[in-house]
Amino acid sequence: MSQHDLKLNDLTCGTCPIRHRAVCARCEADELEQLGAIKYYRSYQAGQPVIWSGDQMEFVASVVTGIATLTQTMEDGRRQMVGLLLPSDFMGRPGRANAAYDVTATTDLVICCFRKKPFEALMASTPHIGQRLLEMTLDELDAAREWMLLLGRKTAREKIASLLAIIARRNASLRLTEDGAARFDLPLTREQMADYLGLTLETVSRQISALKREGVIALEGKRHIMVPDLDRLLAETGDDSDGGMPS
Amino acid sequence: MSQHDLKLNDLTCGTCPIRHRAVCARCEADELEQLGAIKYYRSYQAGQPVIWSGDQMEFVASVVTGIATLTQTMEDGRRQMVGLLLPSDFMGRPGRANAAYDVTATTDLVICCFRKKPFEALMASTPHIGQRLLEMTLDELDAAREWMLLLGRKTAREKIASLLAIIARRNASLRLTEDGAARFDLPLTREQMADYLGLTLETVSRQISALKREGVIALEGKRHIMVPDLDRLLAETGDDSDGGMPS
DNA sequence: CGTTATGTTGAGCTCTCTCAAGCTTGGTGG
DNA sequence: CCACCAAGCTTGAGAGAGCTCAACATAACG
Repeated sequence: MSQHDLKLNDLTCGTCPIRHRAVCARCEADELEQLGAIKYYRSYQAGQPVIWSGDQMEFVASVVTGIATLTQTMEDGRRQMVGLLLPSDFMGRPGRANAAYDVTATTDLVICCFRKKPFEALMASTPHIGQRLLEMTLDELDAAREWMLLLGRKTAREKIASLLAIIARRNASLRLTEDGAARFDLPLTREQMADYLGLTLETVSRQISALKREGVIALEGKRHIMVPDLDRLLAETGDDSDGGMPS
Repeated sequence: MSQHDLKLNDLTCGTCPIRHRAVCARCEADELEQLGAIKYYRSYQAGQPVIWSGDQMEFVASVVTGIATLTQTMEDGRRQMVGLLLPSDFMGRPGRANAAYDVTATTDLVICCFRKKPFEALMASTPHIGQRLLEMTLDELDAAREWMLLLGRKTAREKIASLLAIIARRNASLRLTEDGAARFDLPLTREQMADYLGLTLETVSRQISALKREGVIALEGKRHIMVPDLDRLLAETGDDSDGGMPS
């Protein structure tokens, strides 16, 4: 624990791994200093809750390392993941007192918190923060809409392939070997994948087995995926083959 | 047509029905004047396309009157609605050259367009616009996430009930009669409802018939809905009975 | 009137869910 | 060191919700 705290205390904006992608990306040195005055780090172990829906939130935060999930739960227990927070993603909403979703650390997690009131004040006085937050929120909205297409119209197999493709695409530990193969770790359990995709965990398991049986992917252990041919995986997602033309 | 243009030309910010809810809500008189210099109105008839995904967009816009839909289409024709634009909602994204979704007018539609380049410049110089846009985008993100729960986890019956409840809640022409009954027009065809809910149009039709048969709703024509007991409808949505506590 | 767009209803099928059993892996305590 | 246990995962069998295909109904419109 003391060792852990030590690591937290080593963090500074100067060495921060998300310095240029997070909500503070556009900030100048003086603005960063103002942010620094209201920030503090927190860490959570894999599996721990960060906040429950309805709880009062006294902070907003950026994910520094690790992965967290946003989930909604219905009265009878049905659950749907509505967000996946990766390093540099923002959690919480300025101007809102209570959390709207359950937030859970799915891996060990470090977040950079800003006390909400002073953060809101800073947003009003330094446009760079609000500008960046708008940009990030628009990106999230686009991601949510792509996800809606997945939830509403894709088959179980397409859903699995899409999720694997998303993780492969934005996983930092992804390594492309010489021949176009990719390897990565799944950061989610089968149940979490099911909550993400609007499926049951059994269907997730069966579809993964099917993709494995057909050679689209290979498993090394339960959580490590090897994709021999990324194009073949992408062909299973149901998405356009040409990923949209550059603007 | 000339009569139509006449009506468009009558529009001014001073009499604009969405003046206090749209992206210009927070603007002062001088800011409004700057916006006014780069704005122009357009109108579309029900059913007409406003823009196709991938098209270059030379403007962003606010919906003034009428309803438009945002939809995504897969190669094989499967479609999913990802947004429903009501008066005051914003379309387009500053900083993006091409449209990401198909936009279609589902009723007669009037939008207030801002030329994109000057709008982006204005956003940089007048914080009020960006602030309001951030607020609206965060609201849309919340709506998208609630919609994800619907798409991923609700039954066909719950989906229909939820859609009716949403329309009932925010339809301006909603009238509550003395005894708690509500009446409103459906702005969508059965097929559009299906695209919204991730269902087929046949399933939509069947579920509406079922709700009618059981007295949860009554139809007056195909498009006019009467809800004798709103609470009964809400109970069918699967959502929390208490609509969340005020913060 | 025919024509077209929209909506309803039926019959059968399929994909995904539910329920259930069993497997693997890692950790814990005797 | 082994036995046990729990969490995560896989697989099977049967059921059911929603889809597909098809026929028909209704209404608006030329």
